[in-house]
Amino acid sequence: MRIDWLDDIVALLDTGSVLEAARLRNISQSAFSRRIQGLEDVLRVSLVERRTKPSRPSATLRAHEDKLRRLALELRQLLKEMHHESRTGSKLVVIASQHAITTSLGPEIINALSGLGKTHIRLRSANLDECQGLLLTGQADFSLTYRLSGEPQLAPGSLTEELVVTTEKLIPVFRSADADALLEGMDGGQLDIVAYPADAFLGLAVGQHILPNLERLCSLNEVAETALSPAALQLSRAGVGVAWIPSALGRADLASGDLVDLSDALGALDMQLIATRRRDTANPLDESIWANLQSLAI
Amino acid sequence: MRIDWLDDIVALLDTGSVLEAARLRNISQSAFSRRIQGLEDVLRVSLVERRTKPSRPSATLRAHEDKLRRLALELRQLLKEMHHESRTGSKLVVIASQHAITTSLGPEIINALSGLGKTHIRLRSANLDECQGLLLTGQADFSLTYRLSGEPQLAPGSLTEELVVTTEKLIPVFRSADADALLEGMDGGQLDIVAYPADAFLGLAVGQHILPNLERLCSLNEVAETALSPAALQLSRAGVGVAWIPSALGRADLASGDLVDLSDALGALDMQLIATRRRDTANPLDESIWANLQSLAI
DNA sequence: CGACTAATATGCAGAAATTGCATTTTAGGA
DNA sequence: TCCTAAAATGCAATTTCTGCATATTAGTCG
Repeated sequence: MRIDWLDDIVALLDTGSVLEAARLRNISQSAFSRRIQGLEDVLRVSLVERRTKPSRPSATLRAHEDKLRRLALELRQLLKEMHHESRTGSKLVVIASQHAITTSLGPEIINALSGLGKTHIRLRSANLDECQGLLLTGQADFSLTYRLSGEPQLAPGSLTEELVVTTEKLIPVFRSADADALLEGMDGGQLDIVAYPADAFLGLAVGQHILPNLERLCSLNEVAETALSPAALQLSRAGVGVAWIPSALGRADLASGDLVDLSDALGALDMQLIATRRRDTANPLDESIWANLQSLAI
Repeated sequence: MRIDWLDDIVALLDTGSVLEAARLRNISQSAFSRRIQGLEDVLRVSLVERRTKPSRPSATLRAHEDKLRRLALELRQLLKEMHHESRTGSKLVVIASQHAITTSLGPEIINALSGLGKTHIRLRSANLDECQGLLLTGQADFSLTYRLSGEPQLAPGSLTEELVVTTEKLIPVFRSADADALLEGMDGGQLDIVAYPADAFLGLAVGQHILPNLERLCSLNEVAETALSPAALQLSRAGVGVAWIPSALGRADLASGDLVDLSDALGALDMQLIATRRRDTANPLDESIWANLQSLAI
């Protein structure tokens, strides 16, 4: 059963020559040559340009190189997943999770979902657009993303379906010991802050809705910048500056008294934790996970 | 060369029985039975549940049904495209275009891009999230979408790359003959408007940034609602109410004098026409089209 | 231009696979 | 328990695939 013909084509693309590709595929040059001819015959597509001597992939092949590679990859992944599932009987559920969530509410959600039949949950951390990509390309079954409450939003559209799992706050925190000094010093002059890059989700949120208000009161000093909210947390614990972090992420340090919540003085934001899935998935396990997420919802 | 094993699996899923699937695939029951066994052997995945008598697709297969179907479909489409391209020598370029754009600037852009080597441009009209989906799944090579100028935006991220092709206005228009009466009547009391659904892109734009201001001046009367901007155009031409439409869409009627632009009285919005492509496409034709879009940019 | 080299194609025979037919085995129902 | 319909299997014919040896062909270097 010749099932991996896509790999033959990918080998051709990788090496750019029939001989090299044959070596890569562990087959004799003659056999590989005929495989390609056979493929060209069946697909009725010219695959190699034979007018030159290390013969090159045809223009058609090059033009569709990325799609072919992507399909080959997806196929390999899918088969691997099915194989594993068929062998162990436990289904892999992939949840694409926005970086900030992975470290804040991610663990809780995994806990809440585990123990749902024979499943193995894998959290895949990515940024917002990658989460969307993973979901739409079927590489993830669900995605978890933050959204600012009250932010107008397009309807999820025909492809996907959404669910507000919970609401959370993005709160300013600082090491308890120096918090008073910080707030006092702020009146007249400066406030040290830990910033997020403007193109990351948290950076956009803070930069748009928090900092403009503060800038009217004092001058802001970006002592540090990081895209990682756990890093921001550590920096604020170390007294470097105020960091805005998801409340779930700071819970432990707030409870222990290492950090204080400065929402009243500096302003917080309401966020929603949104779960998304594709509309066209109609299998029982996904349904039960979705139902479970729904029941988590407040 | 057995290239269509995915179709065997899909047939199995479609019919739910080996015998039926064999009929569908035009092959004897015994041969098909062995094909499936061979597949199970090679993939090391159980495909059919044999404990029952019309034997059913296995749980594993059902769990991945949607992915398998999607891959089979994409593969078929890709091969069809490659075949066509290999035969005619002309490459198909698919541009996913937000509905509102398809009818406004779409034609111009197609014109501008045609005649770029041996290409055939296909505009695929969809709503915003579908455009994203088409782009990310490789079903479209580019997407064209509107964005409000000044609207803060996340960076396009690692998967995609953006380009502002041009800027446009979303302008309120009404049939010229009755425009004065409309504006006069508005002062004290009501304004008839053609609305877009709140979950469509134009509906969100108008509803968020235009209508709130107007509502302070007079009461708004949603005489009609449509998601299609050309329909809104026709309704406003017919004197039903004011419609906000992309300026390119109204150009002809504004030039002929059938419609007037009421931006001064009612407010307009600046929009950007954004072209997006995947980052990982590295073929010459796509590059030349991208360069062409860039040169269109203002 | 001609010899030389490296890449690809092809003739051939053996090996492996696929297929349909006939038959057997098996699950579900009366 | 018998019967029926679905799936599996033995078998022989056929097709496809493979490696080896060899022929072609494009590119290169004198």
